[in-house]
Parts: sequence; C-alpha cells; structure tokens
Amino acid sequence: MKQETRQEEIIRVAAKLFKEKGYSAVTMRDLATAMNIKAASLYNHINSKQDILESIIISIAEKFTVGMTSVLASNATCIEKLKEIIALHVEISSQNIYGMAALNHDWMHLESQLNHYKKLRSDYENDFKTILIEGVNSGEIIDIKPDVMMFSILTTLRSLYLWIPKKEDVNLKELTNNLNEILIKGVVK
Amino acid sequence: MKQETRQEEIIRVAAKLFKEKGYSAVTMRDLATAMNIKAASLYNHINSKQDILESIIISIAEKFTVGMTSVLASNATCIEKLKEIIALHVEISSQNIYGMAALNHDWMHLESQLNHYKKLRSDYENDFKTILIEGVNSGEIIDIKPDVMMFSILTTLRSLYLWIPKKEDVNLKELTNNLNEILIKGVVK
DNA sequence: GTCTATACACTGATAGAC
DNA sequence: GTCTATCAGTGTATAGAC
Repeated sequence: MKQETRQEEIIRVAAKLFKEKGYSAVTMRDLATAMNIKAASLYNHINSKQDILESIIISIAEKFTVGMTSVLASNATCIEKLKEIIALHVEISSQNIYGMAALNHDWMHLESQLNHYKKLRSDYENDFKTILIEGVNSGEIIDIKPDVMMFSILTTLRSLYLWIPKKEDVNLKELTNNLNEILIKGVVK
Repeated sequence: MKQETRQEEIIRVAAKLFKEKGYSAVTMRDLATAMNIKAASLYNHINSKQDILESIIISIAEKFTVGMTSVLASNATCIEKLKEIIALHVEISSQNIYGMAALNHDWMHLESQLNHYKKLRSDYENDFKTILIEGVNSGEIIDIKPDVMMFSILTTLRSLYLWIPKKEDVNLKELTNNLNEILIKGVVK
C-alpha cells in the first residue's frame, strides 16, 4: 500500500465533506479545520477548490468508462453483461463512497472539465442502452422501453454509495447477488 | 386554478434554480435576476432564503406522508400497496419536478425544520419496509433482505424527477405501468 | 509545510426613498 | 412593491515570515 500524500489526503477529506454538505457549502476553511491546519496551508498542496472537485469526479468517471469498455469487449450474453455492470458499480461505489456523492450531485459545479465529464457520462449511458436494446432484440429481456429499464437499474446503481456505508455488516458479495436477483429479475423475459 | 401569489412564484422559481445548482450555490441575487427584480425586493415577500427551502421541502415531504397513510389504511395486498406507492411517487414527482431535487439533495441545509424532515423521512421508510416484510411473510414476495429491496425500489422512485422532465412525450400512465412491471417483477415470488 | 495578515469580491439581509 | 445604498460577515486565494 503506497503511502498517502498530503494532496491525496486533502482530496479524500474533501470528498467526505462534499458528501455531507455538497461542494458549494463546504468552505476551504471547513476543509482546513478537518485537516487540522489553516486554510492558507491547503494551497501549498492544491491549486484551487475547483481542482479538488475535478480530481474526485473525473477519476471516478474514468473508472466507469474503463469498466464499461471491458464489459463491451466480452462475448457474454446481455444478462451476463448486466451482471458485470452491477458488479462494476458495487466495486467502484464501495471503494469511493464519498467521491460518488460528488460524482452524482456536484458535477454541475465543474468548470473546465464539465464537458469532459458530460461526454463520459453520456457515452456510458449510450453503451448501457445499447446492451439493453440488444437484449430486447435477442429475446433475452422484456420488450419495454429501454430508457425506462436503464433509468430504473442505473439510478439504483448510482445510489449505492448512499446505502453501502449505512450497513457496516453488509457483505458486498451478498449485496451484489441480491441486486442481481432484484434488478435482473425485473427485466428478464 | 387559483392565481399564483408573488410569494408562490418566488418559491417556484427558487425550486427550479435549486434543482440546477443546489441550494447553497443559488444566491438571492440569482433568484432576483430570475424574477426580474432586485434582491432586496424579494424580502417584501419572503423572510429568508432558508424559509424558501423549508417551504419547498416540507410541503412535498408531507404529501408523501399523507399518501403513505392512505396506502397503509387500505386492505390491499402487499403487491397492490407497492403499486399504489409507485403511483404516489409518479404523481408527486411529476407535479414537483423541481422541488423533488431540493427534497433529495438539499434537506441537509434545513435548519429549524431539519429534525421534522428527518422524522417524516424515517417514518416513511419504516412504513415502506413494514409493507415489504409483510409481503415476505405472506409469501407474496421473494425472501431477500427487505433493506435491499426497499433501497432498490425507493432510489428508483426518488430519482423519477431527474427523468420525467427529460422525456416530454412521456406518458405518465405508461411510465407507471412500466415501473410496475420492472420494479414489482423484481421482487414478486 | 504551516503560519499570520490581508486582499477584495460576494453573501444574506436591512433601512428608507419613491 | 420595487428601488438604491449599504452593512457585517464570509468566500477563495495570495504574499511573505518562520
């Protein structure tokens, strides 16, 4: 395990505060207090508050993109691909429970990276929808609007970060299995 | 249709801005600009920014509470109750697409009404979970953790506001039917 | 690497004229 | 009911000492 740099520590603590109050409501003084230093000292490690937000959001968004690329590359069935996507969300969410909040709710406060983020997200959704449409065409899943199916599954997966930390005893494998059952069962033919 | 008061107009416009940027990032000057007046003039109609947030969140939260009370009072089966809850969310969300964003993401910025909101929410979730547990006990729905089932269904329903406005052609009846199929099918035995 | 001191734009909100 | 003028407090960020 590589030693955490001071910069990484700041970003980690910031993500936690952003989850609690949102990016706009967290001040550099709040962040400094949580780090037990003064606000001015933060700037020895980071360039701006905006840079912190970018680090958090873009790094996670790119993990999803990489994961989806891997899912698309496989020769699995539609249902198997959906299961892989569920596992991808459980894994990334459980390892980034604070950052996921910023990804979901503070992306609109991105400045220079806003369009980059939007493209990553829309590409991801398009890939997801394509998988569902193929599943409908091959008869694997039910023939209702792919938009509604994607919305239903994806909003559940995107909200995992809200729920995983509440249950400290939650077994991630069991959670994944339960989600597989509930979410897949809802769309399988 | 009753004529909208100036106060109601301010609250409506504020909710729209809160959805776009979040409570903390919206300034009274932003709100005034959107109303085509100056910030100081807002205070002739409202007491504070905080009061606006309270109006938006508490009024919607109480609609859910009233709806749940009605669902609980019926003699319907667990599945029928779930369908009523889905219909409740579709109705409230479609009529409060802006306010739902504040309810979901800005409740932590409530001050005097924070505990009131938290109690309404936790009561609602407990009632929801009770319905699911009864369904498991009666054999109507599958026997997996009620927490996971509730989480999955409720996060989808709570995110409806994000999705309804995107599809201007969406037929709410059809949406409700699709959600009934996907969400119920996922938990039915 | 952290501090104190500070710049200076912006925040919610009020007073009082019209 | 809206305006201008203004206040006290807080926001991000920088300069320079240690």
